[in-house]
Amino acid sequence: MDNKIFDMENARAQMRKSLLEYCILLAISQGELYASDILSELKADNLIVVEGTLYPMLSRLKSDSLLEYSWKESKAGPPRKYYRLTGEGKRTLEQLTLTWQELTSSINSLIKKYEKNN
Amino acid sequence: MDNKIFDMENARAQMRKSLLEYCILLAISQGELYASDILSELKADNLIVVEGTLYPMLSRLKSDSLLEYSWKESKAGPPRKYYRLTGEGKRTLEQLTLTWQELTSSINSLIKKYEKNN
DNA sequence: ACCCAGTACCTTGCATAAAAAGGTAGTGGG
DNA sequence: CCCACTACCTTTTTATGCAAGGTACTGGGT
Repeated sequence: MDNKIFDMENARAQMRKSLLEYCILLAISQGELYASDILSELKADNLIVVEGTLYPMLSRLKSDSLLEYSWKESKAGPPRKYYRLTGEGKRTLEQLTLTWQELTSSINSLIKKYEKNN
Repeated sequence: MDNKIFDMENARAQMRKSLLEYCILLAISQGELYASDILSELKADNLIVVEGTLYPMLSRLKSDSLLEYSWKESKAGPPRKYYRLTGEGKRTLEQLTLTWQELTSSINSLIKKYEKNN
């Protein structure tokens, strides 16, 4: 079957490849956000993402049950999908935060070795 | 012409996508290493890379003039290519280290916001 | 003298992922 | 009632990481 929900075993490899998913979960963890909010939030932190990357990723995270959304009306324009973390999303985010900390400590240890030889 | 050597302007986007190149430069910064050395070095720090990824990357870094190599004989087996950083490689590595620090601080600032709401 | 295991280098082809570009539709103002 | 704006989503292109496959040099055993 191999019908994995999120494959935490590979999370480290995943993360090394791409931090985007993690950052998006982090951004949404702040409350209910819709796509444009997420883009500005990440941009404010100098992490550039574009629409064509974000929408497919939100759909994937939704179908993995890490996110859920509700429609809300907007003052000007069409209604918006406001995303929030599910319980599983929160647990996953905490796991990913651990993985992130391990990754940074690995790289920082390499950096230290470099500084010695210089 | 657009004959960029390394496109430092995009280094942040590059890094977000893939930290591998940075880690490889970091590993080589410790001295002269050949491919297997690099693999074990990264593995020791829990950063898994495989041959099929490493060799093309070494070639690219070489043709970007960030690395150079010299052949050395081995006690048992064929000769090895020992890589080291060029001057430009060292400068690039320092730039990338700055970028890495900015990236971690961006993400850590997101993490803090998350912890507040929890 | 010759084969074979071990090591080292490198390339090809595939799967996945990000980005660019293009497409549909609701809303409100003029 | 059209048009600009916003929002959502999909399709196509491009890049990347990896598995697998391929060549070649070496030294030891027979």
